[in-house]
Amino acid sequence: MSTLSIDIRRQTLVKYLSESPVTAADKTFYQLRKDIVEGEIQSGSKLSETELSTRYIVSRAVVREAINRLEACHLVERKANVGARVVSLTPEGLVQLYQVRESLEGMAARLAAVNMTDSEIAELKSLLSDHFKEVQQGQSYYQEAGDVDFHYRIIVGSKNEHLISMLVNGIYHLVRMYRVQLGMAGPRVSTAFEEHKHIVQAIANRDGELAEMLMRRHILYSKNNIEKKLQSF
Amino acid sequence: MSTLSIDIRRQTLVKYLSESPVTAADKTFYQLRKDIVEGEIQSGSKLSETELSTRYIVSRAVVREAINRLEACHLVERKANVGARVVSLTPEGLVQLYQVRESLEGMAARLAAVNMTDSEIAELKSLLSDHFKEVQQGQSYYQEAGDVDFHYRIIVGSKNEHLISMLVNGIYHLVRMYRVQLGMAGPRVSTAFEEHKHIVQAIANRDGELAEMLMRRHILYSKNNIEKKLQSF
DNA sequence: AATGCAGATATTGTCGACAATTTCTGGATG
DNA sequence: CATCCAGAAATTGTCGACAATATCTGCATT
Repeated sequence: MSTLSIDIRRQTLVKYLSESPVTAADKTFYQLRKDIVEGEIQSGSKLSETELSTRYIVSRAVVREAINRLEACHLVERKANVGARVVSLTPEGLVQLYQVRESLEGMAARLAAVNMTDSEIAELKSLLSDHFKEVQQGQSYYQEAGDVDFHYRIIVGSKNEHLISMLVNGIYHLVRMYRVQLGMAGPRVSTAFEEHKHIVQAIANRDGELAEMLMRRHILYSKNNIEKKLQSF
Repeated sequence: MSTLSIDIRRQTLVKYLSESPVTAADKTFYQLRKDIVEGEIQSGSKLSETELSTRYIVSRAVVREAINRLEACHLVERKANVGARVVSLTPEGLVQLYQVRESLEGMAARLAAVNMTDSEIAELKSLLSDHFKEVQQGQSYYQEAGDVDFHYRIIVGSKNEHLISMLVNGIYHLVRMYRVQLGMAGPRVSTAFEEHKHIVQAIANRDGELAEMLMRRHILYSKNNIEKKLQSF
């Protein structure tokens, strides 16, 4: 039953996540992105075109295209005639990332309060209660997925294509990279749940201003929490 | 003397605008972007790789890379096995663009209030007074440049790499495309100047919260103004 | 006349080879 | 021993050719 609801979520989001590689460059891009985000390829390491082309069994041209796309979502940095490196994770980088998140997702919440349909809001509510049950049962595995899903819903609910694109196929992969590689599955779940509830309430009341404020606070708290964990390294 | 100050501005910003093409793909990218933003290549039209490669006298691979980069900054849309089209300008697109600007530049102003050095703030102030003189003399040609320069300074002053990158080599070219193609050189200059003054004041007082609010208002007004002009078509 | 299918045409995707640039290596020089 | 320079090696940038896919054209069918 809870797996069912998860499947439904997947379905509605799939068009924006759009993991449907049609071309070889697509596949290589997705694979490379996965390997970078999950730490298979070490952060800060060099990406050799020839090496990757033998590794993934494609031509250098498709590797180049994949790397270009990775650069566009800030997962690698490239210098002309020198090559590409996976970005290195730093405390400052994390702070700056969360500042952008705060700004963009705050606006997303504001717009979602205006642009989400009633049924979308209803879905968001049920998602939240599902999530609540899971947390009560102590299913820590789905906690992060639930959190990400919540945020995705609101982002998509903003109906702003730029916002959606920047967050979903831009920033969020970097956020996940930090999460995965700093080894934090689902931070401060119980407290975050209350915050989610209040945000949904504001959206349901069509109060964009409040929704934005609450979302910004929520992300700010997240940042502070992660920063704390980061200092223990 | 006023041309001198403009040169100085150029110099300090050049590292972020970084118009220094080292590779053929760079040149092609910059050229194509220019042609698209300024309407040389019509919005909504198809970008044929073979045609462009003969036009700019480079190989198709170079053109492909350039187009990929254009896609990354939302100036063209691409479909697999079909091709790329220049984005078409719509009222909704403009609104969404300004919503993102409001969000990101608001945050930029907030951060600038904390992160700009005293000398950077002093430069900003002198920039503003130069701009004021030019406006008084009725030099409408530099009005838009002055406006753009003002916003760039604050964005760069935020010291947030993500923010800077997203705005400077992402959104701003689209903004300029709308401005150029809707034929509005420098809208509502005199009133905007007052707003600029208040923003600088807030930054000088290190009041990030106020700076953000004022910047958001400023951009909101801009949007409303442009929307009005857009309806007369 | 409208629709659907099949071949022809054009466009994009992929590849391997060559050119240009950077980086490494080793020896000469102070 | 450190530094600098030149040639070698390796890497990225660019190119033209071929493969795969989509689009167009014209004919047959209803």
